Amino acid sequence: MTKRGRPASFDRDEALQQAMQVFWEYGYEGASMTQLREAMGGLCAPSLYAAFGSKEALFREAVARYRSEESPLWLDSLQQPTARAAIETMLRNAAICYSTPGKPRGCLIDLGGRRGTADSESVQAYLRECRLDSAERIRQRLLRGMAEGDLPATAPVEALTTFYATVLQGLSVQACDGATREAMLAVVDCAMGAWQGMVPADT
Amino acid sequence: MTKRGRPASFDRDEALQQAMQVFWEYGYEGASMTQLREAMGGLCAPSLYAAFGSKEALFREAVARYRSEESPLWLDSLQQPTARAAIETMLRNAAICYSTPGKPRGCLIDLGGRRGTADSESVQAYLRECRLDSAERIRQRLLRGMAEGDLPATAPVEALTTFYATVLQGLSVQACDGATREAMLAVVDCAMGAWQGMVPADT
DNA sequence: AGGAAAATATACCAATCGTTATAAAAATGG
DNA sequence: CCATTTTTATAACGATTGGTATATTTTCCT
Repeated sequence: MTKRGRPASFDRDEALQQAMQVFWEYGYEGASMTQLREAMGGLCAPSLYAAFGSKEALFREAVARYRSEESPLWLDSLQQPTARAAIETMLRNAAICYSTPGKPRGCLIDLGGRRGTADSESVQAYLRECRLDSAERIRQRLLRGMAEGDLPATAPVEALTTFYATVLQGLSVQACDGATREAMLAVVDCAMGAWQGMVPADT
Repeated sequence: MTKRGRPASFDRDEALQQAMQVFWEYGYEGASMTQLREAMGGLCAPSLYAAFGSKEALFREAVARYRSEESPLWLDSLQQPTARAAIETMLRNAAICYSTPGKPRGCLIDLGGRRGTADSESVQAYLRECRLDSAERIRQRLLRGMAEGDLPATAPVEALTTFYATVLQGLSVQACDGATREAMLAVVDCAMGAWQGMVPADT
């Protein structure tokens, strides 16, 4: 009952990893199937389509992998004991991840595609959903802080959510434009300075 | 000594205006020449190339027009009497402009292209320069405030510059993702809350 | 009217896009 | 050893990309 037929010449998981890297660096429309195939171990087109279905399906899998492997590097920081520490650690780790040598600068989801041809609308919508999901995780963390008492009940949760999501996305642009890690960490300090302004009762 | 030859069937300035609109909505790579030509009054391909040279040249002109007609709507806010008022007014007007009905949401320069094919590298570099120029204008305004005394000499100018540039770019993403004007204005309030944290001596 | 000039229209270019049809190659089962 | 199964290789698909060559208008100047 072993597997029949000619054995595959590539490892699906590793190929997906490489595809993620290419999408991360060039975006959805910017990455061509030829370029992807070369990075995925030089597999031929039919093999790629048999394994992943289409460019969009491949991209969605690549994004899923990104979310499960890369984005936790900063999003998991939300599990810090207090809401304030959670947000600050998240931003700090994002600044660090966005400027890691050997990896594309910035976030795949933030930079992978925003404007594009009309036929890539579904991809843009998918990426937007991912971004909204990150914001939602921020929001949930703030609410948790409120429930646990480390965030005053009067804190403007919605505004803080959108604000820190804005900073997070802005950091991707900054990283993409070449901002140094130190400059981005300074941005995080500024952003956390806003905490006192918006949450005055928080000592 | 009047002009010889067949008169042009389109107004160059108006055609450029329409091209800017298309680039603004779809980005550099997302906008096709066919789509551009249709929006520019249906002029034929040779006329377009005779008038603008190439897609990249057209894009650069469109961005130039954007910078001279649209971006002043918020960047001119930097002429407010104090540095703080300047930054706040800029962000506020950006939030408003980015959510103006009938216009594409967000900033052409921020969203027009960031990742892409290798052959559009020069365009990406151009847009990055534009973004860095906006940051530089913020920086200059902070320095002016310092010279005029409304910003303490101890204020971290570089950090503030990058921070507010980050927020400005993040707002473009938020606008593109459908954030309401009110939500973005709340983000501006948060961002200005950081001012006290970073510039404590500023009353 | 006739010629020069400038913009138009039509058709086409090679290249690349994502995708697939066809067929050869490499494995196992009988 | 043949048949079945699965993957590979090669080639091509139609569509679209940015960009042009050719030729036809439409105008002004003489």
